[in-house]
Amino acid sequence: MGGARRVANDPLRKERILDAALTVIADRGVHGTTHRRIAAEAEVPLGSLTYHFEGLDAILEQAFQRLADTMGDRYAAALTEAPDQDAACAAVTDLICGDEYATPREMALLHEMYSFANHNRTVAETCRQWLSRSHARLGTHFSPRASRAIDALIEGWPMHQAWEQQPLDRDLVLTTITAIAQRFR
Amino acid sequence: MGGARRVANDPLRKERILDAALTVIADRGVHGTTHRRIAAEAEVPLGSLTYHFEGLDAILEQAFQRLADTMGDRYAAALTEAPDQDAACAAVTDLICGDEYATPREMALLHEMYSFANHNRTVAETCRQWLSRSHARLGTHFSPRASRAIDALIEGWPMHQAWEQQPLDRDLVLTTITAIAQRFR
Amino acid sequence: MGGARRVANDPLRKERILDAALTVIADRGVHGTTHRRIAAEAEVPLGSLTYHFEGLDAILEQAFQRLADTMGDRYAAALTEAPDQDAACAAVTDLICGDEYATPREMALLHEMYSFANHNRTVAETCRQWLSRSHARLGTHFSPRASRAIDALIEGWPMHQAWEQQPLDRDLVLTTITAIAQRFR
Amino acid sequence: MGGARRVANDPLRKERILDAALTVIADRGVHGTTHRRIAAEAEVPLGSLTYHFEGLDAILEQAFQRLADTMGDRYAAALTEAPDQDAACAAVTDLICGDEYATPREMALLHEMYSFANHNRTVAETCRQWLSRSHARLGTHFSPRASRAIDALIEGWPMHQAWEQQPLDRDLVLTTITAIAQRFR
DNA sequence: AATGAATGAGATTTCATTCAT
DNA sequence: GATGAATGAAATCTCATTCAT
Repeated sequence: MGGARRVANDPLRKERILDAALTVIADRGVHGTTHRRIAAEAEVPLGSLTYHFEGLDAILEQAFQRLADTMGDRYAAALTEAPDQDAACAAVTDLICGDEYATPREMALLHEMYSFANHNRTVAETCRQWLSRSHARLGTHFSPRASRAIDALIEGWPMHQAWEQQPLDRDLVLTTITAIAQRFR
Repeated sequence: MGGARRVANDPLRKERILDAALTVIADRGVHGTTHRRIAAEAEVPLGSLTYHFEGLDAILEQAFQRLADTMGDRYAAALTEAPDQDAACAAVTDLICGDEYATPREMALLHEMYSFANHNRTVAETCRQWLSRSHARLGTHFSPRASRAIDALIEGWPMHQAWEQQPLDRDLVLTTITAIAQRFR
Repeated sequence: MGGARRVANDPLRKERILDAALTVIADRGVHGTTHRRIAAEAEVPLGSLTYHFEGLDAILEQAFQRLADTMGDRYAAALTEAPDQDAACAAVTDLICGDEYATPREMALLHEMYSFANHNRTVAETCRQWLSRSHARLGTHFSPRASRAIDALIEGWPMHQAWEQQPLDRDLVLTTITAIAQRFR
Repeated sequence: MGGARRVANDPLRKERILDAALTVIADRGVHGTTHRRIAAEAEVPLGSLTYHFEGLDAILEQAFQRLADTMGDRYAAALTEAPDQDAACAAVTDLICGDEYATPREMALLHEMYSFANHNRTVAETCRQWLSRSHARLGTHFSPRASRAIDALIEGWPMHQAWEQQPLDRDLVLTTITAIAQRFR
């Protein structure tokens, strides 16, 4: 597979493995994720996985951490740029509706992360950190109570949408967010 | 006399296996669910699983269907009894906050079902049916747009809450639901 | 290996595996004993080992138990038949010198058992039982103190001999045993 | 001037590795002895082992050689000092009973050496040399036949004792040795 | 001279599934 | 109809050894 790339120092090797792991998880689910499939996807030899990581759990833990970091950064960037609350409402709406936040791949990965977190303390902590980071970011634009309600919508709407046949109605989302922001001003 | 020695034929055996499967899934996740563990949990012989079910996937599919049916019934019952919209708002609030809808065990099972559904058509269909059933039930009390927003909250709030340390603020939930119901009257 | 012997009930399978394990241990040492080699020697499929035994340690434990039982029986039989102390001295001499007690294969296995026992409680207990059984058997012919000294000789002489180039001097052994028996009459 | 940067060249590194190897063998057995565990015990980098030694077998061979040398020196010293046969009998008794000859750690190592020697020519030769060296040393105090019987006791008594719960009876040992010495004067 | 990242071979183990009874 | 002994495929993981640096 990929032929004899005996490189003494491949500093990106770990990252490459984690990205490959996320791809396999998205494609086959945690229950279908194996050392072999990750190694094939990353084009590294099988032994490389156990050299760099304690075990499969360690790979999953770090892969989900990487996912949370990446998505958290994007999320933070979107909200940080908003100058006022109206802009923040629009930004949240984009997060919920837009493909850049909630690609099908990432929605699938989130589902996998949430379900795996119920059986792994480290990933549970990753979830908790990610959610609290999101929450803190909302707090710069919305009241605490509004933030909590909006949190739930950011969580639930894309998830719910993943099973719908038709696209999400952007206007409906924006109106809902705005109504909540004003109700708990 | 023609054979058919139907010895204490344990007509509930299939149900017992499916319930055991849900317990194992809740405890270990789909990725940790095996024939052997289900058989041990159900206290039936190993061969019984492959006798009654095509394979492990079939068990998972029927177990999740059973979960969706059970939760859907409870959900429907809660909303059907509401005489007017105010009562419906209160009922939805109970669904979101109450332990009877969102026990930790069932939240974990929902996460497992959603993530598994991304890799199994039958379970994906089970999810879709369950969500559309919920949606239809909301439609008897709320406008179509309000229903869609409330759907998202029912989905997202308990999920979000599962990672919080503190209990959910019932008043906040009720106020949010009511605000949405009125905004999209 | 040995072609498709799908037998539903092979009651001697466990014994066959244990005998094969002893052969592999004698040939390659505990450190060279693997599932695969045992399976090949026993002509059973690899999965059969883990079906019948918890793990490699369990196989080793039961194999050494089997060794101790077998050798103990032979040992007991040799001493039981002796009518008086002179005959008992001769019997002990035979045990030490004779090939039937101390074949090279069994000496090697004893060494393996003793060294493995230092790292495994179950096998340590097997050693202890075997030695106390031997000791009890000597007690029917010799005084307690004589028994203890003879024990040491039974243990040490064949071991020492295993590294010698020349055969053991039967007369020397008999004279030594007799001298001890009389000294501690 | 001219290279040869012999930076703090750790001339004791090989010895440190061999001592670490013996510790690992005593703790885990030959079957549990690996490069990594030896390196960790010796607190040297992994590559150091394969730099200084041909392979794992070479490490084991030299470690056992070191054990035989160390124990042989102690053994020789004990017997050399004895002025007459009575003193020699006492010295042999000390060897058998005393902790300085037969610490549990060293008994375990001897068992490991004997069992490994059955599968490694170099270690077999080490065993043979050690035994003949011991034998020669006894020959300065005892007749050839007495030496051979005493050899067996030196071998067997501590081994047997390793599995007993109660301490060894020094008087019994001394009386036995003396009786043999006189019988084969 | 010395290191440790890297890897291939193989070890243990798990497990869905088959099938004789 | 029902069982569980049995097995092959594949999973995770260990490790001696190599080799670029």
